[in-house]
Parts: sequence; C-alpha cells; structure tokens
Amino acid sequence: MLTLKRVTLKDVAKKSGVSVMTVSNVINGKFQHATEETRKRVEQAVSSLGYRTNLSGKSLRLARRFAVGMIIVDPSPTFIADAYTTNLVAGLSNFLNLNGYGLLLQGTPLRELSNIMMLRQSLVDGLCIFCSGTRTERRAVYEELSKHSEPLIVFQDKLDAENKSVLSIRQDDAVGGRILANMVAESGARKVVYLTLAHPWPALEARERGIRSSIRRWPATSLTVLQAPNGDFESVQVTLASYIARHGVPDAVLAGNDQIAIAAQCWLLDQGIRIPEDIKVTGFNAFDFARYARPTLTTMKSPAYEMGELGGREILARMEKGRFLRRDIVMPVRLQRGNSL
Amino acid sequence: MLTLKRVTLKDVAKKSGVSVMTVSNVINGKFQHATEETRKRVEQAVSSLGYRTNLSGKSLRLARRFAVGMIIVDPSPTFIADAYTTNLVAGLSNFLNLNGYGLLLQGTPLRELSNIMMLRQSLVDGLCIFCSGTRTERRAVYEELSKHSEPLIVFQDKLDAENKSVLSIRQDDAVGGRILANMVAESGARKVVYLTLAHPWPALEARERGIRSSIRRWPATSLTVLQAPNGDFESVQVTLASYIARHGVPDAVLAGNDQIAIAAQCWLLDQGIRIPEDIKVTGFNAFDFARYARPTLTTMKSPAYEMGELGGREILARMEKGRFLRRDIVMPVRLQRGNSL
DNA sequence: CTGTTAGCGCGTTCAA
DNA sequence: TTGAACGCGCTAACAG
Repeated sequence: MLTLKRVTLKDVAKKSGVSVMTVSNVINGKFQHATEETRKRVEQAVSSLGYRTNLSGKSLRLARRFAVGMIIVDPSPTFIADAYTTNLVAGLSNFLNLNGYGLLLQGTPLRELSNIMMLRQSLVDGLCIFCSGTRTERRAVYEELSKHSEPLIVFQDKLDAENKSVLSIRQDDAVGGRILANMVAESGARKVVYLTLAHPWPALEARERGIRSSIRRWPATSLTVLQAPNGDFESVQVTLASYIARHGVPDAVLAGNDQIAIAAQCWLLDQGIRIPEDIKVTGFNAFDFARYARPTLTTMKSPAYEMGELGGREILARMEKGRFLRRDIVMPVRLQRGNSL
Repeated sequence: MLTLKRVTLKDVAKKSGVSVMTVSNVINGKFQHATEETRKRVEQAVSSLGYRTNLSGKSLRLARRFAVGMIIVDPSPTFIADAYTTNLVAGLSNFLNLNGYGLLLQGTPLRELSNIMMLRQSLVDGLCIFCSGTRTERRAVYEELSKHSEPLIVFQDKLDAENKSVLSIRQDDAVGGRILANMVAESGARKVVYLTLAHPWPALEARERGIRSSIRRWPATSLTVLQAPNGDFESVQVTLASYIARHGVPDAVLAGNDQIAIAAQCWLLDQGIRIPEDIKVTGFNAFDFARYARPTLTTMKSPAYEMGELGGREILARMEKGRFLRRDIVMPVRLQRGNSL
C-alpha cells in the first residue's frame, strides 16, 4: 500500500523558502502587515502541495480540541430517530460548524455511559447532554459529568441550583401541558388521559406536571396517566386500547408528543371513534410531520432547532469567557391549533 | 478563572513511582505480564488523580485521529431531520463508538462543502458522505473528496468504476421501484404518477429509473413524474393537487418516500378520493412512522440502519487493511404490504 | 519487566 | 519582518 507522507508546515516552508513560523502566521491570518510577496508565495505553496493543517498538532499545542460532544442517553439504538433530538442536533451542529468547531455525536444507554470515549478520554472542549431516565438517574449523570473539566450543557432538564459550570437549556413544557389541559377542560372534558411513555424523559414529565396543575383546578375533571411500554406505534395503540376496553372512551387524550398523538388518532379512527366529536386529542412538538395526522393535531410548537443553536452559542461563549453567564434558559412553546380539539 | 492543570501521564508516573512508559503500557493493556504490584499502583494513581488520556497527544504520536466524519450534503438546515438519514447516522455512530471511534457529524449545502473544517483540516481518519444534488454535482463532489487522503464511503449513490479507494454502499432502490410499479400496473393502473422532490437525491432517481423500466413493459400504462419544490407537507400536496386539477385523478401515485406518500394520502382523503378504490398509493422506506398513514402504506423496507453499521465496519476495516475489499455494496429492499394498494 | 530517548506537527517565545 | 529553539502529551524503539 502506498501511503503518501503528509504535508507539514515544514514542507510548505521549504517549498516557499521561508520559515515555518512565517507559514503558520500567513495561514492563521496573523501579521497582516507581512510582505505581500511572501504571503503570495506561501499561499501558492500551500495550495500546490495540498497542505492541510494537522489538527492533532494544533490541538496539542493550544490545548483545545475544536470539538464539542453531544451525548444522547437513550436505550434505543436509533437514539437519534426522534424528531426532537434530530432538530436539536441539527441546530447545534450547524452553529458549531459555522464557528470552527466539530460536533461529536454519540448515543448510549445509561448503563454504558461511563465507558464512552468522550468521557474516558479528553477529546472535546465541551459537552452537551440530552438524557432520559428517572430523575434520580439523571441527577447522578449530571453529577458525574460535571466532575469532568469540560463545561456542560444539559438540554431539556432542570438542574438543582448547585453547579455553576453547568447550564441547562429547556423549553417551557409545563406551561405547554397546562395550556393544552386547560383547553381540554374548558371544552367540557371530564375524563382525561395523559398518554406517555414508560421510559422516562424529563420533557414528558414536565408536560405531565403542567397537565396535573391544570386539572387540579377543575374539580369535575379527572386525570389518568397511561404509559406505553415503548414509543413505537403499536405499543401506544395497545396501551390506549386496553385502557378503553376497561374504562370506556375518555373525553380527551393528551399525548406526550405528536407521534403518540398520531398513533392514538389512527387507532381511534380505526374503531370508528370520532375526533374531536367523541374524543379530543392533543400532541406536543409540532414538527412538520404533525401534519400527517387526520384530523390535524392541536399541539405545541417546540423550538428544538433554536435550542440546539443556542446551546452551541452558549458553550462557545463559555469557553471564551470562562463561565456561563446564565444557569438556566427556558424557551417558550407556542400553541398550534388543529382540528383534533 | 480557575483552570485546573490537566493530569498527564507524567503526573501519574510520579505519583505511582514508575516511569511514564510503564503507565502508558498499563493503561493500554500492553505487557499483560506486568507485575501485578505495579499495575495496581498505576491504576490507583490513575483513578485517584482522575487521569484521562489526552487524545491530541496520542493522535499526534500515532498519526490517527480516532474519528470518522459524516458529511450530509443537503440544502436544508435540518439536514438530519429525514428518517433515512437519521437511521443511517445512528447505525454508523453506534458501530464506530463501539469500536473506539468517534463520529463527527456535519450537514452542509453543496456550495459550502469545500470550506468545511473536515476537509480543510486533517481531522478524521475516514470520511462518509450522503450527498444530494444533480448527478454532475455529485460526481464533482466525490471527485474532490477522493483526492483527499482519507478513505471515503459514499452512501446511496453509484460510482463510476475509477476510484479504488472509494466504497459505495447503497440499497437496491431501482429494484424496489420496479416491484412497486409492477404491482400497480398489474392491478390495472393506466395513468401512473411518480411523485418526487425537485431537489435531486440519488435514491429518488434510482427509484424513478426502476419505475420507468417497469412501466415501459406495460404498453397501456403511462408515467408522469411530478416534482414537489421542496419536501414539506404542503409543497407535496400542492404539487399533486395542481396536477389533478389539470389532468384528473390518476390510477396510482408512486411516492418517492413515505413522507411524500402520506402527504399525498392526507390530501386525497381530504378530497374524498378513496384509497385504494379510486387511487393506489405507495411509499418507500417503511420506518415506523409509515404506520401513521391511513390506509396503511404499501412501501419498501429500507435497511438504512444496517447500512450505517456496515459503513462503519467497512471504513474501519479499510484503515486496518489498507484497502477496501469491495467497491460497491448493494443491500436488498423488501416489500411491506399495506392497504394503500 | 521497566526506563530512556526521540519525535509526531504545531504555535509561543525570544532572538536576530 | 523573519527564524530557531522549545515543549505540548503521547508511544515506538531500543537499552538495561
């Protein structure tokens, strides 16, 4: 096998007849007042030799990795398949890339978290995490990660006030849940179901808290929480079906997210149950595919992409300024009306 | 700002009273036959000091980056929002992570491609690309990337035979298209529409080729290709609606993927057009959310996650063995029957 | 089995 | 304005 030797600064220097440092300076745009002549020669040598800076050397010298890690703690191997995650990661990745940083992406089940490369080795300048699991589990995770030297951003979860080198960025899921529950209760619903997943996600829990706080104020209205064993289509449907078999059709199903809502709608319609006449349904997140539902879903618009971008901005600012300027950022959610309620 | 000095091998060596090399060897599991005694001491020092290996130093010394880059060429900022991409990336990421490599993820519009860090700097050991654009544009991209020293895997596109250091991994979209078109034609459809996106993706083109090759064999059946200006729900619906306004309801809509199919179905049902009685509809990919359609979609199951995993396996093998053992891997697709046909 | 030496590619420091 | 020396943290090669 023929491996071409990599082109280094030294090669460029030799070719252009200047010193290594001059090349480095030209490449990094320092010494603007360098001779136009030498600048040209260097640039020519760079492109004719196909020089690319070796980021290992640069990183070692500068003690910076020019990369941020995003960890998604999720038992599913298709950890990134969820629309929320997808938007969050896209926003984060784009912002970092536009600012000279790479995004290192890794999904992991909780029990493997401590063994992942990003944590065992020092290879990123900052860490972002989007974590599922029980509250206790999540707290332990944040605790562990905040012991590492990298600044940490936690998405979609609230932190205890302790740690100043951790920033949480989340959206107002509780308010969103409250708004939807209020609408449903106002419309006269008595029996209300919150249909969520057995595997705990902090956002789903926050939505539930919001819903509870609303329903509490409607004495004639009762709330039942149903947990689907996992997030796939059939699991959600079976969960709802078996509840209805035992307790009859409720007045409303508040779903933890749009996927759940659509699965519920499909099953209800298949049974000949009418939406919204016989039952109201709401979702959460309002990404494009919420429109795939019939009738169109009443749901909350989540700013996931913007939160990803913001995470990138904040973590780069943190590196520059040495500390987070804030500890907790909460983004608003917005009602998107459909015909399911 | 208080920055703790990073713990290095030297610190561990000092603390445990051995040489730096011994520490390195213990950490890397070399010299299994090292004195149990010293091994213990080193391990204790490592954990008490919280030592983590600095990957910059290691990378520089070994001339390996322990990272693979995945580039997605897509004009949309939410480049990763598509279910196909999502599954591909998840499979790739998981495989790499399990084998000691990181995945660096970046989406970019075509015109920015040449400027991205992954290409300007040397920072990954291998490159994967999932590229949209016209055939000519894509060829130019592969041409450019294959000039870099990193081994390259191209997903979902066929390459010209030239370059031995490039591997393409794709699925049999043409066969999938042909199977669906045959089923539709066999069921008696005369006017058939292929509903796809204006922005070119190689997989959508391959499906179209398969469909054409099928329809050609049915003299009584004609094919029209419709291109939605972009992939969102409404754009697809408007495209179909305006065709039907001019030409009436066709006998079948073959959609480029499931999202398109579902958008079409929603619109058709809203118009009171019955599926499959008045019109047949098919999709492509069959990820979980294909089930959100009513009636359930007849579609092809795509092995995107497995292709991602395979890509990881092949690129790591390439690094080890110095060359790809194959040049082109084609994975089968599988019919998934629903009630839309 | 363990220690010493050397150098990977880069940018800071200091000298010219 | 440019050049030479140095060392970031690590491991291969070799010496002991």
